[in-house]
Amino acid sequence: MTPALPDLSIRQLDYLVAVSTEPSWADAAARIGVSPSALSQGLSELERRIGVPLFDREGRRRTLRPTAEPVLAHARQVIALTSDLADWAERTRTGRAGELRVGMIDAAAVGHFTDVLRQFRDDHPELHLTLRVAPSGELLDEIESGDLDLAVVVGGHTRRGVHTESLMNEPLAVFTPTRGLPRDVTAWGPWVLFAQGSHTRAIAEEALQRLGAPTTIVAESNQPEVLRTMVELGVGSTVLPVVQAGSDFGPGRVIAERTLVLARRDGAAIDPAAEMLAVALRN
Amino acid sequence: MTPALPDLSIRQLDYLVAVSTEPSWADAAARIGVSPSALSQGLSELERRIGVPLFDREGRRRTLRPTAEPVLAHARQVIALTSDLADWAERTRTGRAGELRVGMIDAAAVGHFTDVLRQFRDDHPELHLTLRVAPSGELLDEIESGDLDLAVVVGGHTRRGVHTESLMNEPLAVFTPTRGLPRDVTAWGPWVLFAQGSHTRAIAEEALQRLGAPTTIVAESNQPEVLRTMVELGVGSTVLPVVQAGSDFGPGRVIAERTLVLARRDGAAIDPAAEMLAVALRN
DNA sequence: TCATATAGTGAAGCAACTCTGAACTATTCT
DNA sequence: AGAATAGTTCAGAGTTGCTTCACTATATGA
Repeated sequence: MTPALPDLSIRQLDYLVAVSTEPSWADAAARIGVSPSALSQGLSELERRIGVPLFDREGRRRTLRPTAEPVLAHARQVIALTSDLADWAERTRTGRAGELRVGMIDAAAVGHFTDVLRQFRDDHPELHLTLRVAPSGELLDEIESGDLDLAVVVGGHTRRGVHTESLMNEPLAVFTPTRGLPRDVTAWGPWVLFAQGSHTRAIAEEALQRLGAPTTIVAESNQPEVLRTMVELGVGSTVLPVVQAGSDFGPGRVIAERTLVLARRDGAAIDPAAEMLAVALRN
Repeated sequence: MTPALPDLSIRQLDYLVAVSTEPSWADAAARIGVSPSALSQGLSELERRIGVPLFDREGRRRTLRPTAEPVLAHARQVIALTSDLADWAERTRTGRAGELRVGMIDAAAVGHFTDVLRQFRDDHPELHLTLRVAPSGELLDEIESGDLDLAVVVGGHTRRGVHTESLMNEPLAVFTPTRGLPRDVTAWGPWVLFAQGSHTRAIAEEALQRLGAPTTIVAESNQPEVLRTMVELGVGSTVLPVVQAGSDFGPGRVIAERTLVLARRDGAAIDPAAEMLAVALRN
């Protein structure tokens, strides 16, 4: 196996590069911001760990021996690499680099948060942002499995290991073909609703039942556009978030509301970029 | 200026690579030969120093987040470089690599230590050995200035900052043209000797004076071969180390001896290769 | 469902490391 | 020669990093 590497620290390599650059060790120590004593001892330690003599002594002064050139080259290279890493870390920390995988339900992506997303993209051009639009359930699965860093979904789901935080309440309204909604609730429907399993569908059904309306379902889809089209074709009425109704229908009759929540993996590391987007989403 | 690099240690980077390779952290800890706790704490510290989240927590388990890929790549690279450095150090330490600059006076190089040098070359084929043959004075200058790591010269010189150690005593004898040496010492000469300034020349002159022989010099050279030729031509007698007399003359009459010493820069780092050659020279 | 094994974390204690400040020595400058 | 400069060593304090042990969470198996 690996033959036990010497445990060199960046700091020691930095000392070495400094003395090779600066005219005197005192200058080198000053540049690094450490006492001459520390520099001296640190270099002795480095020499000891590498196990090969690095310096010649001219009286009290130690000077890098030419033989030690490979060590100096190594030090320079590692310092350079570390410097790159530090840059990367800095950019990541400030959200100017890295990757951010975001999921949103349709209404959030193309309705409420379109501007937030556009703005965020503009503010962080170097950030590789992926947006996935899907129903809440799928998004939550992906949050749970770590495939998404952040999602905006419909509240009310409970998922082990997923942390949620309310963002906003959103009214759900009944939209009908042009003729308008009957006064008599029992004459409402039939319905074109979100597909079975959708939380919004459940909220809608529950509200309708509470109002005493019949809940005959004649068609389902998870795509609001499909629902709208069906309403236009006179297939039935629907219950939609008002932002998704479009302007072709009247204002609609609000019968319930759903909550949009921000979902993140519980105990996931606080990704700086994710945090910044979260702040933006909260307004 | 440099924006203060994080002081990462090789050890921490090694931890990171280990957990990325081994199936569990416990295995990784075992491979490195450290307790699971140490691994856990070490990685926390690494994460803290880089200042960017590297792990996701699934319950109690921490798993490398994909975002941390650049850090892992960095770790791998630095480990590889350090591994190379360790190899180099090992080879240098055992004298299997590096450079060794040796100086010897003529008699040492082509007389006493020819076999030692050949053997040393054979034993250390990867070592870049330079041999410089010159009079003691020049060699000592180069030792002093650091241009030579090691030299075999005539003893008796004192040079600031040069450390010497006796290797052997070598007889100096008088060699004359074929007819032989007169019984009467005052009839000796005239002389063909090493050039003025040479220590061996001084020893020879002093010995001749002590014996009461005349010291008329008719020719000088630092090349023993030149001296021999002049003796053959009947120009005069000479005083030479017996190894350099050649077999054309009789056994010669020993009148003094000189010491061959090993010279090194005082306080120079103990170059492993130099030390090995020194050992060989001492027999 | 409860017991048990496994993986990882956290706290206390200890050894090793690394810094600072002060005293000291060699070298250089005047 | 004396002062200034450069670098070292030493002692002491603070920090780091490791081990051991206790603990928690997860998975396994009856």
